[in-house]
Amino acid sequence: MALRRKKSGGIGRPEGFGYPRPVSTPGGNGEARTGKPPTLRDVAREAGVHVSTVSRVLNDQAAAGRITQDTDERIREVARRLGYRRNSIARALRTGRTLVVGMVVPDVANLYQAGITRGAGDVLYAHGYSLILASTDDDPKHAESQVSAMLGVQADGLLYGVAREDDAVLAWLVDEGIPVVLFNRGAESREISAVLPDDRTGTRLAVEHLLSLGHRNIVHVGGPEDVSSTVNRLGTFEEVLQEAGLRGSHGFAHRHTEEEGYRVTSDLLEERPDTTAVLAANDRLALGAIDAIREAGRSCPEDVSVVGFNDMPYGDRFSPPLTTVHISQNNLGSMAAKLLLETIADPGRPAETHLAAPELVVRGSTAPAQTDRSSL
Amino acid sequence: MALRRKKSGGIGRPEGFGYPRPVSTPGGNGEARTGKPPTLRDVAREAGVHVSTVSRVLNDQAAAGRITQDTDERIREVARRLGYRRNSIARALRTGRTLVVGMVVPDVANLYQAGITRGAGDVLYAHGYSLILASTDDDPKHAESQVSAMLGVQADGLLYGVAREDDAVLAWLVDEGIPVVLFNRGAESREISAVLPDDRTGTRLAVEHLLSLGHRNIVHVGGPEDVSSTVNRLGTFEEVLQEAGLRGSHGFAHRHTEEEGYRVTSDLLEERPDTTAVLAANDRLALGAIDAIREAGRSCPEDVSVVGFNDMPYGDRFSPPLTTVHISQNNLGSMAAKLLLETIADPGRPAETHLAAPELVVRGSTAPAQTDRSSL
DNA sequence: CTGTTAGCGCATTCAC
DNA sequence: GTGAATGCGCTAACAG
Repeated sequence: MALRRKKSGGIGRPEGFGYPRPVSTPGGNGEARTGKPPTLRDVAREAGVHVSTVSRVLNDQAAAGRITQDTDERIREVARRLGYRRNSIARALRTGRTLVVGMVVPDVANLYQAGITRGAGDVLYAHGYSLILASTDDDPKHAESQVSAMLGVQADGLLYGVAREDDAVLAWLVDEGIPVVLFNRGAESREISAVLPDDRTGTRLAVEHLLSLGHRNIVHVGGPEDVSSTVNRLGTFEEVLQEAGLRGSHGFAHRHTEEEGYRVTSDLLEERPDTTAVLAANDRLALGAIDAIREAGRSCPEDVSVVGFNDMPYGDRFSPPLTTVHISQNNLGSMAAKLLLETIADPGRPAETHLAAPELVVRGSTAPAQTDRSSL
Repeated sequence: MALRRKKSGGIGRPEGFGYPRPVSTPGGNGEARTGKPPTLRDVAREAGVHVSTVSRVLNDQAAAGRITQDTDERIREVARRLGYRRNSIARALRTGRTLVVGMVVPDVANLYQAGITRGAGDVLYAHGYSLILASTDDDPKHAESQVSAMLGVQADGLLYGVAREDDAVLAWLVDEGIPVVLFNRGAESREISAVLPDDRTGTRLAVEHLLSLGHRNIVHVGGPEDVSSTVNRLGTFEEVLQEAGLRGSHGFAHRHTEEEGYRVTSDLLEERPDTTAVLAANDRLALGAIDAIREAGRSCPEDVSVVGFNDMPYGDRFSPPLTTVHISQNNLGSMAAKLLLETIADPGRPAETHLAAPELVVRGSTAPAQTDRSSL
């Protein structure tokens, strides 16, 4: 480990601490309020009223003119003085609602995802919800256990960002009847609300940009085959090319990583040496594509142009700056959160799909096609 | 909004949905198992035993030879068949432990933080804990409400990544007696466990690197003044320079953003036009510094070198690739999580501080100092 | 307007 | 080895 211990205090048990022992109240640190957090009962006793009255006051039901001004104030004062904080566990058990929402992403550490998380988190927080986050490494196995854990904590709903075409976990969730909103990736086959990038429009923008630069030999680096955006982006890629009387090759990455982008692009470049442009299904794949181009002894954008998708943070600082299709991550996340909140409030509402509008951002990784090399 | 509605299904209430109405069981979708998740009692009835027996079995207390092999198997079978899942809310209410940990970061969407979050999340998850995440925008006001929310859900412990020198929220947490582990930023004044980057060693590495390149006029772009790493990094910066018989200027950014890095660097460059190198307290500030250098009509690294800190993801792809001090985010996060778990298990244990070892990563943003311009 | 009552689902002490 | 009883802290009828 690249970690050094400063003030050591016992190495701590070697591994996996079993069941932690009961949280004993430190020492006889007695005195005033330390010992145990105050409960409704404590407040009630102190204020000389019944527990339920306190509950009502603290839940602002006093607004309905149901509580004496005086009682109300006294209770609030006592609560404040005692440092009362509602135990949401108890409340959740009673009401059946936890005000917790789970969010499942492929990787928390992924930049693009992080923006979505932020957008969703802000909205949820503003509505009094907490956000439980889990990474699955885009592995369905992990997804299942993570989701299971979220159901375990009785999350009121889930934001699911790892949908696949035949997603067993998703099927299960729907089956359980728990509110779910998909983001980023859809599941055409199911009636579930989703907030997705407008893959078709975005891809069209990108391909047309390449065409307008004179590119005729374009290849596409797709993502995993059973992900909705992969299908949509590839479909549109071929469609637009066809409209222009062209045909392009493509390959699929197993994961949305630079390594995979590199691998697929390398193969594609070998197979079609006349390639002058590559459209990647996402920015990380695009980065890998640029690596592959260089590795092949060519340069980007002089020899071959590259377009990404998503507009991940710092894309403008890369070398070359990445031409890509921008999707507002923050918006996507907050929309998904709002939709989920609405679904939780009204489980019966019909599924809705929102598409986040794409925007082409032209930067340095694309340039006019070179005069055909082979004809020289 | 850059969002379009596809299948619209009612715009949904304009804003803030008050208290969602009770989750009514959809329709008479009755039939078998849909309606309500099975409880211990359901399993007990179905298996013809008492609730407590089921509880014991499902908590593996059978291991102690306290349950008949037969009963054990039967119960497990029934539980599986009914799709029983433990209600952790109820369990938490009973045991006083939620198996939930809160994590407070300045910004979820920050790359460096994201890696830490990932490391922590993995460890926590492996130990059966869930992670609640909150962004504070590095604003103490937000921190308070976020932390309050976390205490509300009765988190068993907190990973606190926004500590300031006089941190009221932190003081409050300690007061409450809730297990806390700081990460990234420490609070010297308190006896709290922490996992921090080794600021001193890291800064020394960076400054010595610049000195070895022949730089003599070095400035430092520090972070917010009341953050431990700012203090440590600045202190070491001055110390190392002094050892070399030099003195450097510095400025403080209000936040760790590119904009602030730009602002501070611009000021510094104006004040000390002979500057040939800048040491930034973190990578984002470094990025801003590079912007400022260009804006001033100079170039990096030719005219002035820049060193960052943290080694954020993709730093190697920037233009120029960033020379920086690497800190393993993943390790830092997982160490913090482990420490917290240990603290939760044994609240009495003495505070420990772990320092994550830094490593200088030399890339393209630093170069040998030019011959002194003024002497030409 | 406020007090009483009754659990939410589970873990745990005590009997047998 | 298993059942019975109790209560975690809270909200939600229902009385008064």
